[in-house]
Amino acid sequence: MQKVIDIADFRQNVFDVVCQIPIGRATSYGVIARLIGFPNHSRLVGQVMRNCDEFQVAVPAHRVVDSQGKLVGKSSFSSPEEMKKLLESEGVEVENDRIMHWNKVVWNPLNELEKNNPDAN
DNA sequence: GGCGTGACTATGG
DNA sequence: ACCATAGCCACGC
Repeated sequence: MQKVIDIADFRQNVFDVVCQIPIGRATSYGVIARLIGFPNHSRLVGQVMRNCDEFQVAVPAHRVVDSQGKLVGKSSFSSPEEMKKLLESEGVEVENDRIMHWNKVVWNPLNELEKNNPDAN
């Protein structure tokens, strides 16, 4: 029995996770992919996000960036500056299309758990 | 089925 | 820090 991806289900899972990203934080495509059980599908997460306005407008898409904190999806917003403006309005510093202090802004529930387990080193 | 493309990521130079 | 590569996978031709 192989694992087959239902794109509609996958898309819903992506939206569910994105909606849980706290204000003032952000996460990456790869983190989302791992959270929903498909660690190798970061590109598919990106594809879902690019078309998200066709399915659900309310998702905070500006809180999803690449693994380095770069605003790779900015061109899909109403204006290229929109993504940066939305982040800065939440207190996230952005410079040269990069989120500053990325290691502190990034929201990764998996790492949050590790912080509570000193053995995780 | 092949091929190019894309809001990806890890790795190496 | 930037660029190239390779792996990854859905989608349209």
